[in-house]
Amino acid sequence: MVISTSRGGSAFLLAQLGAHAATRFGERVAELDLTLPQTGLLRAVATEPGRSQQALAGRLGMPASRLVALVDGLAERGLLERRRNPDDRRLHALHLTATGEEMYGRIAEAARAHENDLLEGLDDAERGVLQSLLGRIAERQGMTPGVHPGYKRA
Amino acid sequence: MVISTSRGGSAFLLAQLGAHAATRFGERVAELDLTLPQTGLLRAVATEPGRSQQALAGRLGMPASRLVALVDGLAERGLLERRRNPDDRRLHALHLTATGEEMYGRIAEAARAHENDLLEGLDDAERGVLQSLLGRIAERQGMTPGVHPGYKRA
DNA sequence: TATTGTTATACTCTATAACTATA
DNA sequence: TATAGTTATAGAGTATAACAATA
Repeated sequence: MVISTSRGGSAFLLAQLGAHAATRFGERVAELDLTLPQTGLLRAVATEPGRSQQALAGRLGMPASRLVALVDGLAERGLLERRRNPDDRRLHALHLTATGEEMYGRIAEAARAHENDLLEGLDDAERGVLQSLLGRIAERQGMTPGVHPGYKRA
Repeated sequence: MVISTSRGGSAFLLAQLGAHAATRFGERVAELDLTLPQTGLLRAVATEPGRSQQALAGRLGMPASRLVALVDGLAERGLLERRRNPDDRRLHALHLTATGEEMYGRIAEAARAHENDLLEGLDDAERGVLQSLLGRIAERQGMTPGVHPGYKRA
């Protein structure tokens, strides 16, 4: 069987396009003064508010020590806040502030623009097919929904 | 329009799966004692033998100083060699050695296994559709065929 | 004694820029 | 003077492990 060829197989195309997509999205959130890891954390807190830092770190696949620095930066800018649990004062539940919610809205807007830019050239039917195929692969590969594996290192 | 949802849009899925694919492939070539940037360089030299280091660095999107270190490591292991151009002794043309060719064969084998693993669950027709859609996006986005943008940093 | 969060330290990777040799 | 290649240096980002507070 001959695989298309000069552009490489689908696995390579996936890696290539994935890195490209991440870079371009990184450029967009940079305009909001955010890095990709910060954006991933904001998304995680928006999706599951009130989790502890340990829980978040586990979910995002990064050491807790790294999460502290991320939270510090975003808390200083008033985008999220630590709330001590009175029942167990060791725990710091994370929540978005009002400013953080607003910022999250801008991130979502950037994501929509990014998506549209990337899929330019595909019609609605083709976009649906692509979404379905990628979703099936992601499920099969055991990817955690909404969590970018590269936030571990990028 | 409602986009699938919990797993995010196609752009996010692409970034997520791309990072996953790169990591998994990195694990495979690690068994050959190679890093991903080394693998990318071997592929580039195999595809276009005899190019200068400057030309290769430009094509791979990395500074020449970084390429030197990569070439050093692979040359010490006898996988590729610098050949001085007698007409212009500043130029070092890069070629795979016989051992390098052999290693490149093993890399290709790893890539096939990787591809098959990743696309497990899709039938041949679906793989063809995916390949076609990804190829069109890659072209539209101006991606250099065969060059992973992340070799700039990963 | 165990767990949450924090801080300190060390390591890897990378780009920038200075340097050498050839032209 | 300009270009190919090399080496040196410094910076960013990260994980590991020690530490402090709370249970």
